[in-house]
Amino acid sequence: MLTIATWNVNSIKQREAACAQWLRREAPAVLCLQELKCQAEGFPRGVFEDLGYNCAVVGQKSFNGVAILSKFPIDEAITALPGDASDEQARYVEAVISLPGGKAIRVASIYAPNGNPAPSPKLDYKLAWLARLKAHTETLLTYEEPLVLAGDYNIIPRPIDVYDPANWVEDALFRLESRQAFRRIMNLGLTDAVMACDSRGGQYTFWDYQAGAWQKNLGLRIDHILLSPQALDRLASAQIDRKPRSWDKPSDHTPVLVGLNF
DNA sequence: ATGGTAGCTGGGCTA
Repeated sequence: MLTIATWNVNSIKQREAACAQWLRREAPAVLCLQELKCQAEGFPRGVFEDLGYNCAVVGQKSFNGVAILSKFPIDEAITALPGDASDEQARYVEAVISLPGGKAIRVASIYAPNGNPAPSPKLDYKLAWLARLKAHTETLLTYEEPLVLAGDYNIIPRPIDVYDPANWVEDALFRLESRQAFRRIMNLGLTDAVMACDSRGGQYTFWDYQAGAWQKNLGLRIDHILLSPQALDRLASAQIDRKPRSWDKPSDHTPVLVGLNF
């Protein structure tokens, strides 16, 4: 079984110990990280290398930042989402990971823009970014290979993926334009792994730090693992691991995992 | 209507 996971850690420097603890416990083959909030030079690479992981890191001072950690060799890293050479935000890293037996899987760690306040230029940027992700995904799907697009999409796909949908209709995470942009990507032929294994609502990946959202279970499902048809063929399990959200000094997001038959 | 929290950074932005 090959486990691939994603976790928005909201500062890797703040979450270094929690991240290492979780890796020791779950031992995924691949972990996609988002919101590193540091430059690549500041990434605590040694901590993860000591645990047996190779690291592909795209950093940025203060904000954003994504990485892929892999127990298997990382090849062909792509460090920016194609389609706008002037975009300097560190929100995308993609790698081909070589598996034993001559197999391979392509993985991307994705941190889509938040888009609030909406409407605003920030929402425009979010929608343009998602359009670029759609265009790039179209290219990737032509390869007809196992592909995993994992990360914080900042999209609530369905009303049952948020505790109170009526209060979120104007929010950039749930606005119609945002959901449409996400659905256009899904409609290329991707499958949401968590939904494929359990389509009930009320399974959240994010709880705001404010107003006791965690204690009251007022959450959102905005972190997703999307699979190409060839990856879906190998899907064995998908879960949201709520435990790290209950730890001291947590990220506001918690990890999502899939098990693939490899 | 406001503020409630966290992180980075040294005031205000981002989420």
